Amino acid sequence: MASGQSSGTVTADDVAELAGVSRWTVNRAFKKDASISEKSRKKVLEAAEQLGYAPDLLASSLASDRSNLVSLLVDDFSNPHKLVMMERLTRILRKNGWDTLLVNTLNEDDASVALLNASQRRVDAAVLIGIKFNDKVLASALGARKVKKLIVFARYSANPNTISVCCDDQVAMERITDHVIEKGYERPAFLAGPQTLSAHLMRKETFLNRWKEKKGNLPDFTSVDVYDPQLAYKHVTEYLSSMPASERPDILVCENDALAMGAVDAIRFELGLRIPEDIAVIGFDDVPLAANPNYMLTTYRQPITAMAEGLVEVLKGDRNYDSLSQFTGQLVIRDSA
Amino acid sequence: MASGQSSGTVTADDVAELAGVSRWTVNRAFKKDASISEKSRKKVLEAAEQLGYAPDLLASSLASDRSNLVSLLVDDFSNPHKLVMMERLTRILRKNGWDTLLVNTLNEDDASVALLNASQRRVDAAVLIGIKFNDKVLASALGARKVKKLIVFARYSANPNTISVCCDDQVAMERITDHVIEKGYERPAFLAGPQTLSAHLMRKETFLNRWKEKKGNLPDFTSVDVYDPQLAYKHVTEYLSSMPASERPDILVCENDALAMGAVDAIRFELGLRIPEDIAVIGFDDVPLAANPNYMLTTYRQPITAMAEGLVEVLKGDRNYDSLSQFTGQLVIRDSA
DNA sequence: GCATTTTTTGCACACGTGTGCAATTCTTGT
DNA sequence: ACAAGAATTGCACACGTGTGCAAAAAATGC
Repeated sequence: MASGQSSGTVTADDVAELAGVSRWTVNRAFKKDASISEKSRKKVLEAAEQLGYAPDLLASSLASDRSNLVSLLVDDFSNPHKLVMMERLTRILRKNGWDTLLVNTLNEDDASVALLNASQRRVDAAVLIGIKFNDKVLASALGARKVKKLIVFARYSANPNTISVCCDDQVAMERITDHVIEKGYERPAFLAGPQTLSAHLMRKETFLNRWKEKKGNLPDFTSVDVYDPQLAYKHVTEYLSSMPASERPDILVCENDALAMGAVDAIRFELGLRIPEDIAVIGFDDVPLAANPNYMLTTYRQPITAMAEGLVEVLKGDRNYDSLSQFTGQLVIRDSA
Repeated sequence: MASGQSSGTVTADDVAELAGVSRWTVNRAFKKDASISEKSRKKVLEAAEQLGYAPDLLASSLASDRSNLVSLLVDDFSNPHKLVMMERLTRILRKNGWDTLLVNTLNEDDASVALLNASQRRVDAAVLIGIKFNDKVLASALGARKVKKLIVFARYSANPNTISVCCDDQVAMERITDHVIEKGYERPAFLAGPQTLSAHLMRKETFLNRWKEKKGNLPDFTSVDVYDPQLAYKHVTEYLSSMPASERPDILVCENDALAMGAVDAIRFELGLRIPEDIAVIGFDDVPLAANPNYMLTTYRQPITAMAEGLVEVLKGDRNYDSLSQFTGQLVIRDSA
């Protein structure tokens, strides 16, 4: 009964001894397409089962320089859409052999610390699904500290060292604009998020330009400092109260659902108006709550699953894709617009 | 200009050479309370800065058998409360030197795979904030595959091998019961989650018992199969429609906010009743949306931050705490009850 | 200035696996 | 039965750091 090793951990050597093969054969039995005979593999797996052996991923990562680890930097936990992304990303990454390191970068300087940490853990890539990161941080990440790949998910990034996996905002906003026009709205306004993000101006610009092109005039717009429903609520209340009723927009086109839902609440509870009869609202993302009877938000759904699978392709590939920003989503039409 | 190494990674040896000390002195410079002279530390840090060196956590973990890694198993991404927990846990863990591995265990068998994986990565602990894990999985985790510590967060677990960090459900539900009584409600019903979880019966039992003790009769109760607002919506609709209006409860006490919000929507949109005049609703968790004007949910807020810090204490401690389930939250009274 | 204590430094060995190549075994055709 | 080719196996070396102990250097007391 007494086996060789007394220490707590079972290593490949222990299994090798029991199976009567060399340590390297044991390793091969656990490797996907290694050259090993069916007979030895079976012997090894039985011995491993008996000892409760599983390869040590730490040692494996160290030796092979592949950690099968991705760090996911998130700086915005107030947007429930992030929860959807996390669910999808973790599931699909794991299905393809990657684990996910979740890093909270709520504080400004956390991002660089996180990227440093990511490199110390030798992650295969850092994926950003946040909003506050700026180009300076990204640049420094690829400078002294080397993160193998830097991927911006669900958002376009112009940074050349960065790979962005996102849907085509241009196509999306054109679809939205056309819907607004089809429905016969006449005085739209655009509700944007923080304007410091060069990356994210595209939705606003596309909407304004498309509208101008089709209808001749340039819609009004206003922007909230943070993608937070609570702040959007206040902001929209002030925005709409600051103008005579006759000049109010008949539809608010919002940069995302978080803003849109704040807007919906403000319109109902502060302005006392009906949606969509008095003011319509249209969002972007299709968060789960968009389908809630309180909102019934018309919105644009990004193909998160397909995008996550695209991300995996990028991880697998050796070359740096320069663009994976051509995903197309679909407009989900509900009651709000 | 040409330094010794041409390979991509900078190791402690490179820094040692440049600083004119041994590799071990370099290591000490990066270790918290290592015995090293201020002079050498400075020399080393300068050399490190110059070369862009940072200790390799993979190698460190392997050698020291401490990964500073915690895996967080989540099997319920439809409850926004999880987002709050993740934010708090990742932030506080990182502040104390731990990184978080986010593992999606939506599929039943993912949990054991995840725990195996956790042990392969030598995590210092596995933290469960899910709901579906059962005692069988937990037991197997501590059997063949050894995870150093198994912690159940924000939920009580009777499993002896498990450490649970949660608030005192007994105290909480008594507080809620007393509030319901104070407000003069007469015919409460309890809306519970999945009844397969031995761990979570406590809230329901406590409420029923406390009520019986004070008022003499035993309230009705019903349970939803999943903690999902959508399912709760359907379930509550059926539940309330199945009885004559005169026998309807005047308040629904819910096991958590996810259920409560489904209930609120059902009462309003399907039954056409007012809250709290016709039926009041009370939740548990205080998710961000509870404060939304559509809900204004009376609910019980768990002290997540304090609990996360308690979790850190458990991680730091060598001995296994047998209980850390005495946290006390507070009742947040809004309009719904 | 010397002996003693304290601080600082260096080192052999360990952690558990991957890689490329060479040695071995197995297969196949004649 | 034997040679040539294919499949399988074994091995030296590498990955970058932690640990405990012994040697060296510095600080202290008289």
